[in-house]
Amino acid sequence: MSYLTTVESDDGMHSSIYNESSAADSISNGYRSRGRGGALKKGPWTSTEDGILIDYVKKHGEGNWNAVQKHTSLARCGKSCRLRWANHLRPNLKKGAFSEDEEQLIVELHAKLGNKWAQMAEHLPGRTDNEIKNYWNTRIKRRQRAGLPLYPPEIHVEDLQWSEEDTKSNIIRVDRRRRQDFLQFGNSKANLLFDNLSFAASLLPAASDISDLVACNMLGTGASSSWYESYMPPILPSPKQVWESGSRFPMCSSNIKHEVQSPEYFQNTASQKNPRSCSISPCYVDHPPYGNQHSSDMMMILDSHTLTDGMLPTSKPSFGAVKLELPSFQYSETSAFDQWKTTPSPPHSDLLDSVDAYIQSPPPSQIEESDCFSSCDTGLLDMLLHEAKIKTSAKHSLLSSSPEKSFCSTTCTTDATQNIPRSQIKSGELEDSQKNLARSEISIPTQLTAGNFVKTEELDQVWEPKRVDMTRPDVLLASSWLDQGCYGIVRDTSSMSDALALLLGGDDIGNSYVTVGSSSGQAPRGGVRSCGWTNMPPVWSL
DNA sequence: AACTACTTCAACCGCACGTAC
DNA sequence: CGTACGTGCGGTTGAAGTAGT
Repeated sequence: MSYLTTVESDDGMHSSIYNESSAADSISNGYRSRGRGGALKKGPWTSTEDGILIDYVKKHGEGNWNAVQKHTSLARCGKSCRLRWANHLRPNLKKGAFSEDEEQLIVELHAKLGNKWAQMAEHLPGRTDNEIKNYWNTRIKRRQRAGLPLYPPEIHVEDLQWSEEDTKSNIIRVDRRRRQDFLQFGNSKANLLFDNLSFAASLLPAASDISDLVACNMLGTGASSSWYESYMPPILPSPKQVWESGSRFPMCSSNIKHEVQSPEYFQNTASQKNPRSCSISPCYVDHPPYGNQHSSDMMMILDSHTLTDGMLPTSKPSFGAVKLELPSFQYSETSAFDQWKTTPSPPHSDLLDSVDAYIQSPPPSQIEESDCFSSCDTGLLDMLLHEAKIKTSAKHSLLSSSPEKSFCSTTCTTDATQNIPRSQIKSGELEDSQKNLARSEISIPTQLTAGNFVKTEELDQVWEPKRVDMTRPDVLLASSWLDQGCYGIVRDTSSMSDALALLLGGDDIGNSYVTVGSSSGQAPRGGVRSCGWTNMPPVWSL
């Protein structure tokens, strides 16, 4: 058992020392005993320690930080030495407040890179990632308090374009970067939809549960990224396949090599961290104020509504907390939305134009109140559906130009839509939205069309057979997925196969990717045949 | 002057990758 | 091939500093 001893240093500062007897436990604290019997000191560095470290680096150079403890009297772990050197002792460090230029650059870099502090630091000579990170975090809080947009109006989307160099340098490192992946993909123009919706959500005073809107929205966002694409029901290729394919993900402007989150991981996360959550369309959405939570948590938020069928969940994260986590360009702030609405939109892209056009368009009129649905601000569902439409259109156009199949966001997007608390949906909106979608020849899952809420919860609670036509292939598909769900158990593979066969329309499937609802009701193509149940990767085939 | 609330930032922590053995 | 180690990164924490009352 480790314990700390507080000592007063030669600087009069108080530091903590890990008692030697805690060496075994020190590993769990990120410290390893180096066998010299020395206790590892923690806390602020003293000038004496600084001197020792500087001296060591002069003699031996940077690196091999764990050797510092061996070769000097410094009782600091290698990590601590490296950090101290990098952040405070190395030459050419620029101290003091950030200049205006630096601040501007940080804002732009963050808009571009997200929370990639180290990468940002490369663009700011003399500044450390820690410094930038601290600056940014305080800036967020400050601007939040002031009700200001995170990104000034002058930061336009065109500023966020990836240069070729950026693109090359931003090959996503995988798995451990999944959180950052999300941030990275936040640069995708399509993901700007997220912002709009978040902004919209922040504007809706009667939206009783704004976090759900964001949650739904985040689902949609996730769906538009390869992040979402990285995890889909079993008809998808194995993570390895995707990774090794090195495929370009059409919704990303950069050439991103993205490893898929392992299903095992998702399964474990979903079942362990949040046993009650499971989803047909899992997406990873993190919100650090609650720790390293993943999709399951977001699903929990969504599920809470479905489960309670209009009743407010007992607990949910605040919207503010969620938006704090949001990366580049993904903060919901009223004033920002106002600006977005009022600022003439530069010709970023068709997608953005359509988004802007939508946002600037008047809300749907003649919304009738239903007994079943309580009041809600107008246009919300339409916005979500419109998002689905836009995404689907964008995806479709991209798919049509890409020889590679991609997992489409539609399922996830509509999932998000489906998960709007019923209390916040007006029947008129739903109908109008469906009509709009129908007019647009957008393929929407029949779950939505039928007003069904096909998603998972605790398996014994969430399913609502009274509203689900179990004979429909999509429902069968969903139910099969539910059956295996996060628990990795296929109860009835035949029903799944049948559902797939129906949904796929008997298309020959040579590609291992699936296009879900890609366009115009075309049957999705996927790896059903090429990737059968028996040769699935572990969880996917369970 | 004393207290409280808030802000800042150095350092810690956990995780993941690459590499050596 | 598996394990241990070294390293880097991003998120979080908590002590010190500052502002407000």
